[in-house]
Amino acid sequence: MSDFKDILRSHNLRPTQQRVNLGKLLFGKLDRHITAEILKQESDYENLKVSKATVYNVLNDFYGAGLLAKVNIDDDKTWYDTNVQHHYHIFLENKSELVDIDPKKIDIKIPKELTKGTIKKVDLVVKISE
Amino acid sequence: MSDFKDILRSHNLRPTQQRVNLGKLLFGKLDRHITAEILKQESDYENLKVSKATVYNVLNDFYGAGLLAKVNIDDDKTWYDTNVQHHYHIFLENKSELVDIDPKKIDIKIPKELTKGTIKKVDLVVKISE
DNA sequence: TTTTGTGCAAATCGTTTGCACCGTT
DNA sequence: AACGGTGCAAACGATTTGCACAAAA
Repeated sequence: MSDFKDILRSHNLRPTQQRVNLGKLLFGKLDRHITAEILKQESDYENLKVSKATVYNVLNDFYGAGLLAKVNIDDDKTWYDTNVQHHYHIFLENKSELVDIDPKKIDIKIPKELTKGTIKKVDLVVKISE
Repeated sequence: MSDFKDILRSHNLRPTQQRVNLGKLLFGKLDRHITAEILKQESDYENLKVSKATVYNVLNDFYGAGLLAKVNIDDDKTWYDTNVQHHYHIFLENKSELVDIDPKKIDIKIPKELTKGTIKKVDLVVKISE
């Protein structure tokens, strides 16, 4: 995946060491759900030299470039999702873990009269315990 | 609405001045969507003597008692909803304003095989701009 | 009087920022 | 060389906490 550099360039992001390294961690597997804190821990574990500030910067940069999606589940941490396709989420409360739901498996009908304006996003989070 | 004291008592919450006063602000109108900051501002405007800490405490107490619901829309502020019935939300991004959606008007089908465990909550937020 | 709540200021936690330095172009 | 990115530590904003004082039981 060294052509991740090209992906970065095509999004007007300089392919710096940190962005490439974090990109490998993020996009090495499919459909990752991650917080800044977890990404920093993984970086440290891999002995990558990245500061906390850069982790936050890179997550913001990737989000701005459309490489990551944001998910709001709890009040505190911000979650990022490497799956930027339209989809929904199951949040496993015990494990604090996010799981994707294929939107084809869900049927949501919203009457037009409720949505005056442009629908920017439809977030569905099913919270499950046990 | 002085029998709000009884509501508090029935939820094992002492009817203190602050709780009663904040309760009037919160439940004086139906279907309010509010943050701690806004509630504090309203209290100040009404010349109620409530500290910031107490506003947070009372919101937590009311939430714990089931008198308020929480809504996660953005990363920072926590929103509380006086409508604790099951329902969904439209978030008007320009106005930073929440609007309830009657669940009867929305049809969501979630296949059982996706939801192993107990469904604790189904949050649907439609984000609208312009 | 015992228990629980309140107020203030300090602490906490996730995230952002200022600025000197370094890497990419 | 010029620009943008990184790292650190300090700043920030929402929320919480510790503790002395006050109100409810």
